[in-house]
Amino acid sequence: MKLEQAAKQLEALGNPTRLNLYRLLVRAGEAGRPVGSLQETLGIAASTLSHHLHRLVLTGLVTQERQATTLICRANYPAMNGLIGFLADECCADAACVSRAEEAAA
Amino acid sequence: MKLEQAAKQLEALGNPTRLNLYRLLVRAGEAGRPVGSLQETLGIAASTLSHHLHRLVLTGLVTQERQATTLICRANYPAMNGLIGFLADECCADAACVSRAEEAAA
DNA sequence: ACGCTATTTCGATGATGTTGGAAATAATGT
DNA sequence: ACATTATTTCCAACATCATCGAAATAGCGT
Repeated sequence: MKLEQAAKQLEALGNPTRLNLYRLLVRAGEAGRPVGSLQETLGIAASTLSHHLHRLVLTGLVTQERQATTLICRANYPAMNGLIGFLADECCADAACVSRAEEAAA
Repeated sequence: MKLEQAAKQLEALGNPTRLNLYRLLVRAGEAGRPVGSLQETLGIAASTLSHHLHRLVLTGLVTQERQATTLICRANYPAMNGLIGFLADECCADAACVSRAEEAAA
């Protein structure tokens, strides 16, 4: 059931703290960022951050990789592309939604 | 704060019932669909549907227009395009996300 | 004004989410 | 083995959400 998966990812991004967190990871690019660095930037409790990261990982939007004692977090771009694709497909299935294609071509 | 607005819209779509509901409206196109018709299709209580519709309207993803005693609901395509744009911009700001452009061009 | 249909509001209940402190665990270096 | 740093798990408090039935409201036709 693709819709269930999409809903889970949307819900994961539908929290300001997590959306902000995810944005940090997206901007960090392939290098990613360690958990501690994210915590300093966001200024939230470590346990809270861990909780949010876990949710993003569960939905497949974020991946993690250990480097010694630190955990590097990265945005999972294919997952995001899949989600955008789902939204775009739903939107453009029957209706005239040309603006997205125009933006992409520009 | 654009991020707050995006998070609210994502949260609104992040519920399976609402995502399904929104998909129905998207597929209905400009004609839209009356609340009662949506209720029959979804098979949920009228009060529950009203609650979910209200949330979608509040975030700007859905618009409503009265026609006699029935309420016509329509997907707000510009809002969806804005949300997709937000996600795409965040995603492609610093990273190599060429697949979306490729898909759009195909 | 009255009745009819469509939809919303109210109230209540159970489920889930958010947050952070304290304690536990993981992984390294000495 | 031990200390140290990084991160997670556990616990608890509080807030928000999802769902539905019952009652209330909106708008039309007569």
